[in-house]
Amino acid sequence: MGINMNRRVRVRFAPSPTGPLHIGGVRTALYNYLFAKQNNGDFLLRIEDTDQTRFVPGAEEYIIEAFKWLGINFDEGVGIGGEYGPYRQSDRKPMYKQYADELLNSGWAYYAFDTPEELDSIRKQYEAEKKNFQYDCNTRGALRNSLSLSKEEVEELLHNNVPYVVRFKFPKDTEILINDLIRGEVKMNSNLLDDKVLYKSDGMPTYHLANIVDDHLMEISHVIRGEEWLPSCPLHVMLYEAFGWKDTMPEFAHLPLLLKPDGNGKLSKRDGDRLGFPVFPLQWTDPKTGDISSGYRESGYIPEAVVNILAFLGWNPGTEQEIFSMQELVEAFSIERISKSGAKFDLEKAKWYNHKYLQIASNIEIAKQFDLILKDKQINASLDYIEKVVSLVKERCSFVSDLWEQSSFFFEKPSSYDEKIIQKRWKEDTPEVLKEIIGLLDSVSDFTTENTDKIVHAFIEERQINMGQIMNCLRLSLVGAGKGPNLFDIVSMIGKEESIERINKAIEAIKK
RNA sequence: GCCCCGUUCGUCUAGUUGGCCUAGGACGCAAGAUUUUCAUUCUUGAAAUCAGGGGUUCGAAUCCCCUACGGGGUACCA
Repeated sequence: MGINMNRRVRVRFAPSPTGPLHIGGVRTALYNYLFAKQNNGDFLLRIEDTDQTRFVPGAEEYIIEAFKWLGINFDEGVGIGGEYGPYRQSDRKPMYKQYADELLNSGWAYYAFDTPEELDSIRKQYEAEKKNFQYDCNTRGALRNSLSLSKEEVEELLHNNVPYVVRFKFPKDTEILINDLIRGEVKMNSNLLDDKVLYKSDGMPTYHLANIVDDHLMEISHVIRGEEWLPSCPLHVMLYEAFGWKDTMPEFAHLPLLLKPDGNGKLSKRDGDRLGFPVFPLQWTDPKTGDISSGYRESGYIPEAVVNILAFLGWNPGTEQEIFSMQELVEAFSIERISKSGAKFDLEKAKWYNHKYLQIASNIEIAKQFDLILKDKQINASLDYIEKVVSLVKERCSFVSDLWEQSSFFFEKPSSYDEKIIQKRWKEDTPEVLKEIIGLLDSVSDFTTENTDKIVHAFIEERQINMGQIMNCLRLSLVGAGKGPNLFDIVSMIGKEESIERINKAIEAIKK
């Protein structure tokens, strides 16, 4: 289709460091990464910090750490370096002016001296008349700019250092055609577009100018970004034309948005906290307010699962395979298979994915994470022991954070006994039978799962006791509830002394 | 308001050149099986008149038009 295979594929992820990275941004980065790797191309990280008023300390470091955790690696950019640097737009500040000047000289742009306050009041006036103000070919003649003012006036203003911005001069009656790799042809008429500011009065370019200049200089071949950029894409296309860079203009692909799970609209920070899933890859503490937003990493998600979940929110391979490693995604990914409509985040499916990944994850790695949780609870156990516990209970967990709920009895005695199980299983003669089992266990020297299992089963069969009943009571004594892995795994793990103690304690505590 | 994008089971989606779609899969849900428990796993099931209405066609979820609804944009923010 539109993809020019003769050109080296170079794509970028270009966040602005205004806070933690939104999960939608992570997906955009992931798609860029997959596309680059599939085509043996380069994936770069560029920091778009042209708005100095919105700078948030720590955001850049956060972004780099998040991608590191996810296994989405950059070939070039901030924190890595490369031939096309610097990769932070604030560090590129000196180079933008000449491009603004070039457009000024060629007539594609003009000086505008209207102050923000003036424009504000004009907007309000229009609003009062239920009209919409736009700085465009119809209004620019009546505003204060180098198109409406005389040459002398303009020169004087500039000479007196009156603040100005540089605006793009959209030509009249021009159809602008975008060939979007996801949406196909999108047409827009220049008369409806406004003369966007390219260069601000503080000497910084706006996103529009900076991204075109940088993409060109960095030889970006494909721009894969969110749908919110589609409306300003005609401007970008026109800028390539104005600079005479049309023949190397990147191809565009505008991704559908990530929507909130209930209702409609863009997924926002608040939705996550409200609905119980993270909106950010890593936990984030707002430096100003101290507010904490949860992250996937801290919530016990496995990075490979997050990648898989995100990959499938807006893309699918067209096969019935659901589980994809990063390498498989690189091979299977294609821009043509990205859907056009927004996708809602589904917490249940995310859980299912994480469960799947937890099962294939290495037990020792999970154990290390679980150890942190245990330490938090003042519980010290050997990593070996924790690893064994993980192997026994992880199939009933979706997250590392579920582990405690499913395995606390491996580390401490039950503090209560499930009332329902008592009602259903605890009979009058139960204490008596349990006492016999205590004696039995006490006499066992080989306290392995297999041996204790064999001996207790033999006893129950010999005495013709109701298996379900006594086993459940035994479990209740050891676990405190009707859950958990094989009973004799528990018995052998906690050991003879502890097992006997727990059974005795249960006999005393449970009276019917 | 204006401009742009979108609309298949509750959710993610398959359905690319119109016929094999009595619309497939996954999550979730329900039932059953396995299990001494919980969970896992397995089997089965319910679940979309393809937003609605007009065309085009022998034939449309697939092409065209209109309407509705949803979303995005409309800053000296990205």
